[in-house]
Amino acid sequence: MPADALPAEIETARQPRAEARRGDLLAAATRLFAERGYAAAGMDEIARAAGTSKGGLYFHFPTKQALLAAVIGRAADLLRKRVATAMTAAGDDPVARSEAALAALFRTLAKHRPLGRVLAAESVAAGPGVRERVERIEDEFVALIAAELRRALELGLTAPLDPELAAHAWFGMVRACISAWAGGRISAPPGELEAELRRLLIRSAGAAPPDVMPPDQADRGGDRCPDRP
Amino acid sequence: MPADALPAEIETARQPRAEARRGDLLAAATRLFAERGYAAAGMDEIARAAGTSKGGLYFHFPTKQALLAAVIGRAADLLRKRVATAMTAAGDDPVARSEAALAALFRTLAKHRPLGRVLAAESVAAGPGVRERVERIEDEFVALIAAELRRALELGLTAPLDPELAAHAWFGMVRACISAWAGGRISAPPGELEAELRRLLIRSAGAAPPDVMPPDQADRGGDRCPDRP
DNA sequence: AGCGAAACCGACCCGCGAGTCGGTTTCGGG
DNA sequence: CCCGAAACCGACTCGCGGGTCGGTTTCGCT
Repeated sequence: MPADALPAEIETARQPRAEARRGDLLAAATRLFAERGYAAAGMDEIARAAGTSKGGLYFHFPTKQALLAAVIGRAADLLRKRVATAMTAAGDDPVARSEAALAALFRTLAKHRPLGRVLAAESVAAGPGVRERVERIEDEFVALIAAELRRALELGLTAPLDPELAAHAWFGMVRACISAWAGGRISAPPGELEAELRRLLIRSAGAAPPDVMPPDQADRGGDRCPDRP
Repeated sequence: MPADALPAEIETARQPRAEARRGDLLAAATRLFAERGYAAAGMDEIARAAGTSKGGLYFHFPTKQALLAAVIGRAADLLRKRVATAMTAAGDDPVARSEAALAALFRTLAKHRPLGRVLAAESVAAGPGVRERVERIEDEFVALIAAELRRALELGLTAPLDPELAAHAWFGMVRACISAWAGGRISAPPGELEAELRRLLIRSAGAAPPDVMPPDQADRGGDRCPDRP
C-alpha cells in the first residue's frame, strides 16, 4: 500500500464565502494543531473553532491528513513569499541576502507563532508522508541560504566553511531562538533578539556585517572581526 | 482534574530479568516513538517489538504517558552523564567547557539517533505535561552552557553577547545539524561534521578556539578572527 | 520439593474520534 | 421567482487502540 498521496493542493473555482470558510478552517486548524498537537486535535473541535460543523469541514478537506497538508502548504507559501521579497530587497551582497532571508524567516515565524510550532513538531507525529513534506520545505530554505553562502565563500567574504552545514546550523539557530522566545523562555523584545541573533550569525561565518560596512567596500571585509568596541 | 502526575520514576527492587525486559521495552518504545510518532505507535506494537506482550508491557508501565516519560527520563539521564563528564574533563576554561558540553551532546545524539527524534518531536504531540518536561530538560542544558558563556564573557574571552540567547542558539545549531545528518541530508562523516560545527560555534562567540590557542595565553585572544589562512 | 510472589500472557472491553450520509440552507443565473 | 448546484449541517457508524483482568509460567527461598 502506497498510503500517502497528498497531491499538493488542487485549485478549483470556489464561491467567495467558501474561500472565506476555508481560510477560517485553516486558521483554526493551524492554531489547534499547534496547541494540542496533530493527534490530539479533533476534527469536530477544529470545525467548532472555525464556527462551522464537521460536515462543513469535510466538504473542504477530504481527510485529516489533507487538512494538515494544506496547513503546511499555506505556511510554506507565506514563508516563501516573505523570504523572496526580503532577499531581492537586500541587493546583491550574498551575506546581506542570507541575513535578510533569515531575518524574514525570523520575523514571519515570530509574528505567527502557531505556524512555527506546526512546522517544528508535526513532522513526526502525522506519518512519514508529512515528515518528508516538512523536511523538503526546510531544505528548500536551507538550500537558498547555502547558495548565498557558497557565493560569499567564493568572493572571500567569509571564513572557510561548509555552506550546506552552515546553512543548516543557521536555520537551527533561528528556530531555536524563535521557539525559546515563543515559549517565554527568553525575555528580550523581538527586535533586540533579532539584532543579537544577526550578530551571532554573521560572526559564525567570520564575515563583517554588511550594514556596518557597505558591500562595495567589503571585498576584503571578511578579514576583520565584526563589532568589537 | 490535575491530569498529569508523572512522578518522575520510582525506583523499586526488581528481579534482574525484569530489569532486562524493562530495558528492552524502553529501547523498543524509543525506536517506535521516533519512527512513527507517539500517537501512531501502538502499545501492542511496542510490546511485540520488545519480544513480549501487552500484558507484560503494562506490568512495567502503568500507562502510555508513563512509558513516554520513562523514555524521556532515561534519555535525559544519559545526556546529563555524558555532558557532565565531558565538562569536567575539559578543565577550567569556560569556552572549552561549553565546547565540550556541546560536543558531548552532539556525539550522544549522533550515536542514538532515535533519542534525539523523541526529544525533538514529542514535545507537542503528547499533551502539555510532556511538553513542559522536555522543555525543562532542554533548558537545563541551555542553562549549563549559558553559565559558562557568562563566565567567558566576564573574562573577556568572547565578543559581547547575550549568554542565554547564545546558549539557545548553540543548542539549536547542534540539534539542526544532528537531525539533518541523521536524515541523510548532510553527507559529511560525523567527525568532520563535529569539527566544522565547533568552528561555527566558536566563531559565533567571537572567541579563539582553545585547542589552537591555550587559555592561559588567550586573555585577549577574543580579539582575533580564528583560523583564516 | 513445594510454596508464594513476581513476571508475564493475550483475549476481551469500551470510549473516542475519523469519516459517512441523507437532508437542509444558501446563492447565482436565467 | 424558481431551479439546481454549491455549501453546509449533525446524528450515526465503526474500527482502532489504550487499558483491564483472570489465568499461567518463572523463580527465589526454605
